[in-house]
Order: sequence, then structure tokens, then C-alpha cells
Amino acid sequence: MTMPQISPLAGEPIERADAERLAGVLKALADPARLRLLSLIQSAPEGEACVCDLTAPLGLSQPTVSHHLRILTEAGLLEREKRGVWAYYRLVPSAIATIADLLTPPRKRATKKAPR
Amino acid sequence: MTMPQISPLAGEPIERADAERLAGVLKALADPARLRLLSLIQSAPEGEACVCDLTAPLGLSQPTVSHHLRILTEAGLLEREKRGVWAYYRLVPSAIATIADLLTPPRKRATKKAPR
DNA sequence: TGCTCATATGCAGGCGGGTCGATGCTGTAA
DNA sequence: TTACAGCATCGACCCGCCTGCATATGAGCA
Repeated sequence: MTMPQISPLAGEPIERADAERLAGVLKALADPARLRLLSLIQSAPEGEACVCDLTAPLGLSQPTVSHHLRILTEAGLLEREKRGVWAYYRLVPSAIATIADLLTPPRKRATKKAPR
Repeated sequence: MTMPQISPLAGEPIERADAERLAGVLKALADPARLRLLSLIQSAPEGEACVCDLTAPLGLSQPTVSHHLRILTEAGLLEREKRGVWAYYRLVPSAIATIADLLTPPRKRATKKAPR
């Protein structure tokens, strides 16, 4: 899932393709279980966690947790590192920061001041 | 749809209720048609648009457009004003800014915007 | 080689959501 | 009052997604 380059809330209306790409990333975020996964991973020691650490606090089965982690990884929000038998997931901070920037109505394009 | 108060990507793991509220707002955003609606309304003259102006550029039927506008309004992203026969929609800028802030990890603002 | 544990994948059920046609509702104008 | 335009609601269809169970894969160990 590639990240859109233009902001949907500034200047020109966005095209269909850009809207679909951004919607794809937002769909990955728009799930309670996945939001909690991101939160759990972020707050874990070393900022990483394996599947076995995430199953219990979510109250979901292991296949379901793996499924959500896969969606988040394919969306570019998580990165996976296999160490031995365990698979460690960690956030990709620039990805989420990019989404936040895309959603922020930027006054910065052609104007004077950015009250904020 | 009330807005969550805490950031999902900072500090403590979020609770189920907060995750569901934030996911609800993100679900409203995570649709290509609705992203284009927000973009079209934002870029329209006076920053407002009625349904009849939005049907053609989206290529969707009028009931479908009204349906999406309703979802965005109930999520707190749009506000509706009836003037005569027309219903004018405009952005609620603070709502989208709030979502962007929730997604932004406060301490990690050092990450720069994606180049391009 | 076998065995076990952690994880991923396949499959199926059930539910929610996007879309449209038809219809109802509300102002506006003739 | 009647007719019409803009918009919302209703009903229905279809597709995608969340979930769990069962199973496959793969790594470490005896």
C-alpha cells in the first residue's frame, strides 16, 4: 500500500486514485482491534512485541491477531522482524506521521501565517 | 460520535471504548467517496457545497451522496445548514485537526515529512 | 529424525457497509 | 392550490471484512 502524496484537504480536489490509496491506509487504521494493537506495540518495552504478547490483552484468537498484524504491515504501518520462533512487530513512525500530515489542513502552501 | 480524548500512539495502551470511538471516526474517513466529498467541499467557493454540486463530480447517485454526507456529519466532520431548498455542507476544521493530533505521537515530532 | 511451540494460512459463517431505484418530504414558484 | 426541484429515507442487493476453528509451516530442541 503506497502512501498518497497530496493532501486531501488542501487546494485542489483529490483524484479517485489518491482517494482510494488514502482510504486504504485509513481502512487499516479504522478498526478497534488494530488501533489497540498499535497502541500495545508502541507502549511495549523496546517498542516491539510478538504475537504471543498481544493475544491475551486483546481478547482475540491468535489467528485473528496475526490477521490484523498482517493488514497493518501491508498498509505500511508496522514492520515485522522474525527472530527465532518469534515475530516481532514495531511501528513505522513516519507512516503514521505522514497520515497525520495529510489530514492536517495546511495553511502553509501559499499563505502568510499558519495559526495553530 | 464523540471524539476520544487520549492519543492512541502515546504512553499507555488505549482502552476498548476509546479504540472503538476513534475507529468510528476513522471509519467515516476511510472511504474514497467520503474523502473526495471532504476535498470537494473544502475546495468549493465559500468552502461550502450542496448535494446537487457534489453528485456529478463523484459519479454517484444522489441518495448515495446524501448517505455519505450523513455519515460524515454524524461523525462530526461536516456541518449542515439548510437554506431554502438546498442543504449546504461545510467542514468542521477542528474535528479533522483533532484526529490528526490524535495520530501524531507527541514526542516524535522530529520525523520530517515525506520527501517528494 | 521426531517433537513442540510460535506463527501464518485456509476456510466458512455472519454481519456490516456501499450502492441504487423508488418514494416521501419540504420549500419555491406559477 | 398545484406543480416542480432539491434532498432525505426506505428497501434491497451484493460485496468485503472480522472472527474463530482447523491446519500448515518453520524454527529450535532432544
